[in-house]
Amino acid sequence: MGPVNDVPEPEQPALLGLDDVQGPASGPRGGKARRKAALGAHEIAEVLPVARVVLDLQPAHLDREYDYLVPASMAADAQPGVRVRARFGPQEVSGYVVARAATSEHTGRLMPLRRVVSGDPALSEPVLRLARAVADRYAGTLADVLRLAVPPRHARVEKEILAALANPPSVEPVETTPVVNVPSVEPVETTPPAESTHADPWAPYRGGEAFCRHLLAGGAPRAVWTPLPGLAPADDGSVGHVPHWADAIARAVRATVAGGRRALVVVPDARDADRVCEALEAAGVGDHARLLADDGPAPRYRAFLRARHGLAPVVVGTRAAMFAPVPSLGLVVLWGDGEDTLAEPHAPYPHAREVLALRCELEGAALLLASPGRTVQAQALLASGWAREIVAPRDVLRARAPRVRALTSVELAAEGPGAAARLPTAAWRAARDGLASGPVLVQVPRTGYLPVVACGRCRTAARCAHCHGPLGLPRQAAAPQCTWCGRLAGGWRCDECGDSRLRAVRVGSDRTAEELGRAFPGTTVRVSASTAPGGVLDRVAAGPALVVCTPGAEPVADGGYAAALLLDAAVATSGTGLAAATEALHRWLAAASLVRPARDGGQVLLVGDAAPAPTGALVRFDPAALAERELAERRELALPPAVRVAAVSGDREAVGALVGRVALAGGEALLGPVELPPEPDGRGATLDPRVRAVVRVPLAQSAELARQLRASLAVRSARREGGSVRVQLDPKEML
DNA sequence: TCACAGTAACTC
DNA sequence: AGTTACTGTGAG
Repeated sequence: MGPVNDVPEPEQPALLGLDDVQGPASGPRGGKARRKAALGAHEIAEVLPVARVVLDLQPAHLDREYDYLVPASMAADAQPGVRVRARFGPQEVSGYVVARAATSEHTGRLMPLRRVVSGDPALSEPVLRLARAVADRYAGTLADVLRLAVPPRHARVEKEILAALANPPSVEPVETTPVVNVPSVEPVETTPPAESTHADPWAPYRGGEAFCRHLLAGGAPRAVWTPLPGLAPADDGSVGHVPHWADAIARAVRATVAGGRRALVVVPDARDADRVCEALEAAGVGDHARLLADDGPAPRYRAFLRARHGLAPVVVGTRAAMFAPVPSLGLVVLWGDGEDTLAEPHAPYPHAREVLALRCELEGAALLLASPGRTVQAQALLASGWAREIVAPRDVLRARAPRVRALTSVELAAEGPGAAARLPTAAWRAARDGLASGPVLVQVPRTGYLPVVACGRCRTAARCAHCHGPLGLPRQAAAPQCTWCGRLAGGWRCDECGDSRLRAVRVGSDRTAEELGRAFPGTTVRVSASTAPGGVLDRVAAGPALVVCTPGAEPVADGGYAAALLLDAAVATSGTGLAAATEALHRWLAAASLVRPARDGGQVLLVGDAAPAPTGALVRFDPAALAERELAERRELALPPAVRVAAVSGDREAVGALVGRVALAGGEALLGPVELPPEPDGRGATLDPRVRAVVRVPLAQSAELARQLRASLAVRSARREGGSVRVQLDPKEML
């Protein structure tokens, strides 16, 4: 197409629509209709009259860019990144301008944009690129990802931020106009370290200081870091209440900021965000933006815009913050990558770890993947050489970790009949001793029915002999069946101990607080859980108290806990997913990390018959070893992350049609479809029987698998095939 | 072989 | 919700 200049030529396809756009002569109707009708050829922008727009459309086959004409009145505002409204068929839909162009490839008529919602560009170019990469990776649509990435606009907040930008509250003028690209490097202020009241938290780690030096120098190192347990020293040198990990993250952020770049910290929940923010303040890092979805629309959009305009050197937030627009991003931190809140529950179900890994590659930023436990996915990043490991030497760990003991049935056997009780004598004694000097943490698994099958002897989760998927008990305890390929488990034998007995694991743990109250009359019992009357507690005082919590809801105890009891260990290691072992270890280590070092009397007791591998890893405080072992096993058995899997679920017919168009889903690559256990629809009723097919391909074919799945979804929406299907790459429950 | 109407696909 | 591309049918 030739350029479109001042003289519109009729044969320019891009301009053919103009006379039609004029519409009928305006009658005596209101101003809106009149303006619309008056829009003619002369009122189209003179330069770059075409806006390339990404529209917020649901159907997969409509997932592409569309060209619109830019009315002269919008010529200045319709810049890349701004929200617009445009006519698409019968309706007006919203979208983002992604580019301006002189001409269009489109051969038909172009419609004019209806409205620029705001001249302030909400969608930055790097975020758009990231969203595209995420859509590609997860076989999703760009519109779906953008819905996750950009929070709903809040006009009042926008006005407030733009005003602040126009007249900076105090110091030097920042940006006067909302430009598309915020200056790449801005003088960033760090209050000089409120000079090291305590030592560099990175000093004990191999490679820790080097990592921070790289950050300062503008490098992009990538690390998987296993933090030491414990709390950072307070200003007076005593044990404080800020976890060591948060303190160390703050220091890494400070190095990044001192080097003239910005940082993004993503955490699993609001309490962890608070802990990081507090540590940032203590470390003297300037202002930060707290970007949490559950803070509500206004604070959320305020944090988003402050990030977007480079008003905060650090953004701290939960899952959705993984897409936060942070100009000149130097460091991305992900804390607790094994937590399930980091898996996005909305299509296309991206996981924060994958998104942030993609992101730091695209933006040349450093990555710090930190967690008390270690996921196999993190281990895979190490194994491939993509990231380096940051750990402390064993002797440093030993000096800081509590004493850990596992009370297995072998040890409990000595106790006789009482051993079946949930609180054996050894655990009771440990709690009693701990209460003499401080609070005692009691972690209980969430209540729930777990239709899972484990080895009857060693409690290792049972796997399918054919595809290595986890076994489950469908319906009324028929024969155990593979939840992936549907084969019945006949002649099963445990990989771990060779036993052939299977056992269903279904345990609840409701009455713990009550039981403990009876066991320790006169002691304060506090409960921290989302279902508890007081909700989740952030912090408890140093005095004696029993603190009962569910995993992930552990409050920090001032000065550290004297002891921790980890109850119902068998339940913790018998989840359905492949990650049951590493997840259990993660939860235990998260609790154990809040306990005082052994030399100060801190001890941890694991109670109940857990699978041996995670139990051993807890006793040795060694999540790396477990992850390594699990990764080796996954490679051997062709399980993710050594392979790529996609789950296609929905009604049988729709799943069949969708999978049928995916060339890679043939032969051995296709498992199932298998009927899924009926899922309550929220009102108690059950939906139509749903099935799930699993496609498993080598990692080298991941991109192609995603492409084919997306193409099949596009065909499905174009043909308006009935029913419903959901496509999930690396679904949470299969990792 | 072409015109035209009813229909399916597309939507800038 | 219009517009366009398309297919099938019937007249020439």
